[in-house]
Amino acid sequence: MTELTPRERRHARTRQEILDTALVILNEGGPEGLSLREIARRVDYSPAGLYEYFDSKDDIIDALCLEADRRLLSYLKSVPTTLPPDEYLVELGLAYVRYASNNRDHFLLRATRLAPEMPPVPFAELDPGETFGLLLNAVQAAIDAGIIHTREEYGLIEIAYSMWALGHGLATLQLTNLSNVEFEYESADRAAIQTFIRGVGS
Amino acid sequence: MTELTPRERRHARTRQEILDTALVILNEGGPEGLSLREIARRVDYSPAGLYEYFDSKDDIIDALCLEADRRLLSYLKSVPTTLPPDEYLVELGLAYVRYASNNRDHFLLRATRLAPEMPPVPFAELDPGETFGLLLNAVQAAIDAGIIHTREEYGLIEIAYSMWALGHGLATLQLTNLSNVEFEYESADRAAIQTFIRGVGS
DNA sequence: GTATAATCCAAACAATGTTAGGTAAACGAA
DNA sequence: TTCGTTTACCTAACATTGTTTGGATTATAC
Repeated sequence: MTELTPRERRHARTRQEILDTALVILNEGGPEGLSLREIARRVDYSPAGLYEYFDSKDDIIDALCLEADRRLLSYLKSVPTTLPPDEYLVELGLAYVRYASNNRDHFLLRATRLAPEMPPVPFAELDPGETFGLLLNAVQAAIDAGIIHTREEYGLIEIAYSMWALGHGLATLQLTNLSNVEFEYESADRAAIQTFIRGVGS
Repeated sequence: MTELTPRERRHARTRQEILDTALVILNEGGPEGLSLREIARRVDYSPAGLYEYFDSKDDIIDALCLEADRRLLSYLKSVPTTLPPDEYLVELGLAYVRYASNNRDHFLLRATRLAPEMPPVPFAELDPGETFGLLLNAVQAAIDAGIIHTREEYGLIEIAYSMWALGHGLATLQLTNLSNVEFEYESADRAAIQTFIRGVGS
């Protein structure tokens, strides 16, 4: 299938090494410390040499954001699908927050990144992607189980969007505005999501 | 009371002019375009001259964030307090999102700013500030009216925190991940907040 | 074996935030 | 008014940034 020449394999490996190094720097010193030249220093390249593997610093950050999406997805996939639909939804939200909390700068890098400029696409026609697709399926399962009721003007997509926003808001608030505030976040987050599900169930 | 010498008054006026200019640049070209030198150019100062009014670029951004908080508060204060407590809460959330939507870059600048490093403070001992205080009062009013019920481990603060997160998540998602996605945001946002209130009311 | 393409670097460029050092004006007190 | 001090402001420089240019070296393909 995908025939890779040795050269292409080396290229891919170096690319990954650059990315790994960038992530290490990000986790060590936050986004301020993440400079092209620091990455180059650590991987023993000249700054210009990196341009063989990435078009720009922004290109590197884009790749870091893709990696963030993958890792978030792995968190979401780690919640057992054997749970009842409502509990599953709650644990999904908590996993979202847990990922954010365990990967502060990586998550914020992704969360504050603007989507690339494109012609607008209707939500319904959008490829949900694995992550949002997971959420859509979870909500659909809860609907099928009779735990969640849709209304006119508030269907599957709207509910999933709401829950995404809730989890996203909980995660980002903790990491930004409330970063110095002591609070029982996990129990409050759990109660918040449960409350929303209760609301959409009646 | 606050005796201001003419000099101090001039100083304050220039400071404000710098800030206004910075905000114009931010609204025109986003955060990328917001450079000290561009600000200086527009207010006819040398770059170094600005340091008479601000300690650093970060200091300017901090001031912009304070201004963002003030403007957000004015949006929140513009929703009529004569509304029934549940509707008032819904409109509060929608006003939050509306502010974010009408002031994209200014809002995101504030939203992505990390709180300054400090020793952690318990949520309960925190000065709520005007904005969060407004929300606290609104939730308390709904509790008093019997529209919202507290539970053990899920009281006033936890509920307000949840609603803040929901509104914040709705706002930030629209401006970042979903910026190219067509969607009936306002009706979905309204339904989302209503749903949460329904959940916390039973 | 030779032409072509992939790697990689030194050096320079433009732009950034910030500091040093100095000038001139405005101010406060005698 | 006069004199010392603070304020206001600038030029010039510095250290870093991301990026481009042009060329050298190495690996690959024919």
